[in-house]
Amino acid sequence: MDYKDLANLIFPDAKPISYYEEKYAKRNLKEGAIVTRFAPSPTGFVHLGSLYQVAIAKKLAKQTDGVLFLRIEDTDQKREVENGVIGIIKSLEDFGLTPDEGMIDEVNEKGDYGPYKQSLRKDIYQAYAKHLLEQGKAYPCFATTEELEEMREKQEKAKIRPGYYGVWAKYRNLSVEEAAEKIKNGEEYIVRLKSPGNEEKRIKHHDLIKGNVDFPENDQDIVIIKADGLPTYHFAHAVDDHLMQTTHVIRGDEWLSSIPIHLQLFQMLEFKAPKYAHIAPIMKEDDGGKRKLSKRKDPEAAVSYYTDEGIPKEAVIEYLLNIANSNFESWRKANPNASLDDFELQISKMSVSGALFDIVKILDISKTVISKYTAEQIYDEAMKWAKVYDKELEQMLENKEYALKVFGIERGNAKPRKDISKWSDVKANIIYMYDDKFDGIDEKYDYQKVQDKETIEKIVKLYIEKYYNENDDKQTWFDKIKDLAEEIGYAREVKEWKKEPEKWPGHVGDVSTVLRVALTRRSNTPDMYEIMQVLGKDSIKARFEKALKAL
RNA sequence: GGCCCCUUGGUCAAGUGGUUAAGACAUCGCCCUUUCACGGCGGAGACAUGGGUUCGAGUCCCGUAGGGGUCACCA
Repeated sequence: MDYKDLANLIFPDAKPISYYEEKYAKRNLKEGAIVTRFAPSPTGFVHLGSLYQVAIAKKLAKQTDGVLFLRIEDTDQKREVENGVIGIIKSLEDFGLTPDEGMIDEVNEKGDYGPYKQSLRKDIYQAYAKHLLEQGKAYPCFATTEELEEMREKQEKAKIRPGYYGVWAKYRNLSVEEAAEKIKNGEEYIVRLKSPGNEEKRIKHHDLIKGNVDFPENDQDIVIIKADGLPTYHFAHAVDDHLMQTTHVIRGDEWLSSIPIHLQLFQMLEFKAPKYAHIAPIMKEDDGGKRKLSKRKDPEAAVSYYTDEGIPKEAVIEYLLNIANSNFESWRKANPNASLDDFELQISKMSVSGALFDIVKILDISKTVISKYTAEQIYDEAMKWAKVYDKELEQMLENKEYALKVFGIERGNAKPRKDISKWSDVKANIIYMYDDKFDGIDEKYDYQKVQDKETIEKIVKLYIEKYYNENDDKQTWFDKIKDLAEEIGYAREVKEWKKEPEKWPGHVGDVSTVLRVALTRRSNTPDMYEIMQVLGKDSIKARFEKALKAL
């Protein structure tokens, strides 16, 4: 009896690997095209860090006319979540990062290198495991969980390196006959790699981001096929990325320390190893220290947070590119209106250590992004968001013609307003432009500098009775407020007042603030002339009367 | 604990042995402005630490401290 017989006993039905090697055609891509992947577990949850990876992967694939595919790593059936795949695909779509091939919903996929769901590739992994068994590069291990635990305790007590290696690899040197005997007796087993590594020797690795690193060789006999017949991550990674012809593995740097295992696996399978880029995680400040953004503790770790808040996807991606390549910033400055697709990402410029997540910065980017939108775009996006998250806002926006006027205030000019950083800001920003909402809210009027009722009353009354004319153009309107200021003994010009402030009780700015507050109950609004144009005569009069009554 | 990686203003960061150590966000001040926002100008603010190497160190080497990652039949 030899290795071949043992392999046949373990995986009697597995096909020879030549079947798979021939089944998948070589990808027809131009020189230098990057084939990469996003390979999540189907938990439905997409972490900001994952989005970061995908954004980078997608960009690199696109830049090189390569391919990004989505592979679902569902080899841990305990972690299975219902509709997890859909959740991931939906999130990617929300951010404009739909992969070129791979799963497209829970069961369907596109692309010629599938299945793209690992649980459906069981026979493939077993074929390659069999191939290793045939060569004596892998072996069945009969150690029970208890046995392994006991071993670990012993190792820890003796302060030696824990694990299944060297003399501790109890079943490594079992004869083929002994192993076959146990299998025939129905003993449970898993398949381990017979590691040729030596802890004393070093293995060199050049990482696209981390640079040159070296590690001790792997000498652990890692599990490649689990008791349920499915592969471990390591084994699946080697087999899949070989067959799917991945050229670049872009993943979180928590994987960096698995490099010795992965390189060894590729070598033993006689596969060409892909290039690796290990991305530093996005961190969060915590008690003065840093830690990874946490799914449990930080709402902003979930990409759904950004859709919920109404932060536009371009803003999120732009922020991530900002972290990824520091030259992005100067590129953006030079090309303020260019599409993100035009930015060339350089993986070698990525930071080696993790950046602290900065919500203030992302909102700043978002503000700028939104400021470039047209009123129509703002309307569409705000409406889309409102339909899901804010019924009241949706109802406010139903009158599209009016809403467009409101969003059009001070928009489209050279220095657009930057007052909306997310769709969830919209309501608070425009609510005073809606008469029914304005009447419904029982807030106080705060007239800022002018506080005595008589003056306020005088300003408002004079304005409605004498100065206001809905047909005035902006200059006339403006001059009339100056006239009003003069009439009540205030300075016409702020500059003059500043020169001799003791000469007047206040200036035209104070007067218009009174009007502004009477009109909107706010001291900070966009251009008052435009607001008045949108509100219209009736509303303006009603508002001034209401303000007078409230005095 | 072993192994691996990292450390420049509050934050993101440029930096490849000689720089007045960029820039952005945040912050403060001034200007513009009838408010706010925008914009413009300016201020404050950093090479973790101790040794080396060198004419010269943020940059190279060693140590220390701090931070992060990883050590599963999870990915």
